[in-house]
Amino acid sequence: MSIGETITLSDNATEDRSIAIREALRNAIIDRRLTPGTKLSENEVGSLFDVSRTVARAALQMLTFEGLVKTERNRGAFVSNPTPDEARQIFASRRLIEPGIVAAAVDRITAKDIESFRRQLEEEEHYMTARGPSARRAEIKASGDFHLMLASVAGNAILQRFMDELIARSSLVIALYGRTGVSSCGHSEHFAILDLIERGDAKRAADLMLHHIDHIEADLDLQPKHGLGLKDALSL
Amino acid sequence: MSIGETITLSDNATEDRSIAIREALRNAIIDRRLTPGTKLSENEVGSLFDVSRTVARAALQMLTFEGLVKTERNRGAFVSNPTPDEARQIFASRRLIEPGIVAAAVDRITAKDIESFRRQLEEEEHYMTARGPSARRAEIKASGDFHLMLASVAGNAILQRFMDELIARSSLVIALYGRTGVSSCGHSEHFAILDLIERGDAKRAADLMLHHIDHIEADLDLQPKHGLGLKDALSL
DNA sequence: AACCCAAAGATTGCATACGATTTGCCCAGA
DNA sequence: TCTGGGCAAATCGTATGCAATCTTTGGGTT
Repeated sequence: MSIGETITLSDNATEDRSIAIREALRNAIIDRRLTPGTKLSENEVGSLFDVSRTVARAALQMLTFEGLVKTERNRGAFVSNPTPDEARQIFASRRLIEPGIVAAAVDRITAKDIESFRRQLEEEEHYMTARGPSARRAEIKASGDFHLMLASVAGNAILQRFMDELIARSSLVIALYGRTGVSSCGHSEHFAILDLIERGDAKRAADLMLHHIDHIEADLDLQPKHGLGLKDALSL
Repeated sequence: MSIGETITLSDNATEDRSIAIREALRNAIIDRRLTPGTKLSENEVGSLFDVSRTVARAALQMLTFEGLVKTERNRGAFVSNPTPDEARQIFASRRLIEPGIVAAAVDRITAKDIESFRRQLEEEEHYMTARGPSARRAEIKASGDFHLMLASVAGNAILQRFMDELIARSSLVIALYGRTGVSSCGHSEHFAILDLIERGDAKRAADLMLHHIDHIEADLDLQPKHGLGLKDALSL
């Protein structure tokens, strides 16, 4: 993806370049290539993608809206460092929304969709066998992708956008607070949820989704990450 | 609010001016002073608020994120003209989220909050007696404010932001598709919901909220709005 | 008369320039 | 040596200018 110094954006130059940059940064953040707290200077981002500060700024503004980036006036933009409380709010939001998405998906999913889901899940299993940080990133990403695909077949663009944001922030949270080898059970739950959806059992599918989210959250170690904010350093 | 030609933003000049402009435009849109389809030219907005295009552009970009404004590349920004389908998605989203907000509010609401809610609701009743377009705007706004206040006591910043967006877009939808004298029953339902919350009856409060949303949506006439393009004016 | 094409006007997309604010550093003084 | 003030570098916030694109209008052709 990187060529020398500048990063070439996939050829959607017809689209707004700021959107392409947002996507690139988004992926980097949820892949944990950009860790929380990293400063995203407008100049740096701009020169990295070979655009002016104007468009870099627009991308950062979008990410700020999504909660992936926090900007401080006259100081700059930083990769978001979600607090345990934010993490809980994220998962609380998902518990509200995702069962409804599952229910909608049951009504609208096609055999073709299910086929595609299965292929995707099986492909992801390959990553699960491997270990290491790169595998872990792929695992986190794959876990999110399932939920995003579900949201896309639910047929509600607004909820889909909310889920985009929630999944991105969840990935950040999992990367920050996740214990090491956890999501394996989550992956099998994806299969189970898909089965229930295929059978049209909306109630059980929604319930299992709730449990699934609970499991994901339960596998987090939501202790305040000390050393990041000075307020914690003082209160300790 | 308007002084001569430029609009003076409340003295939060310390804050980002683009945010203040966003708020002003937002209010104008949900108050229906800016009707769907209205073009929001960067130059026009900028000179109205006495800022450069840069700042105006940032405000429009934020509104685009919220779905209140639609931008077309190289053409400009326009006040959003939600389709019936979008309207249905908005209310479907609200049906998912708001019962959860009510449940959270039951746990966290204080006596002080309830007091403040009651005052607010009673104050709104004054508007309800009046008729006319201005009263209608106040009615729509008041109806949304109740839901927003509820979201704010629920203690989940993410859901609160989602609700901000959903209420704003709902207001737009109600202004577009709402029948004339409808929300009166909705207002009494606000009282009833508040009572149930006060009693700590989360289940019933959430149920009533669901019905309330159903009522709001049922009072819409979700026919494709044909009259906004001039083509329809000619066909009549 | 209807249609097509071209040129002018307007508006956005983007880059750059300049002022404002913050941060970090260096040096003077205790 | 340590503290405090001030200066300089870096970065952001904003304005403005230029190029690209879209819309419109006018003229020419069929």
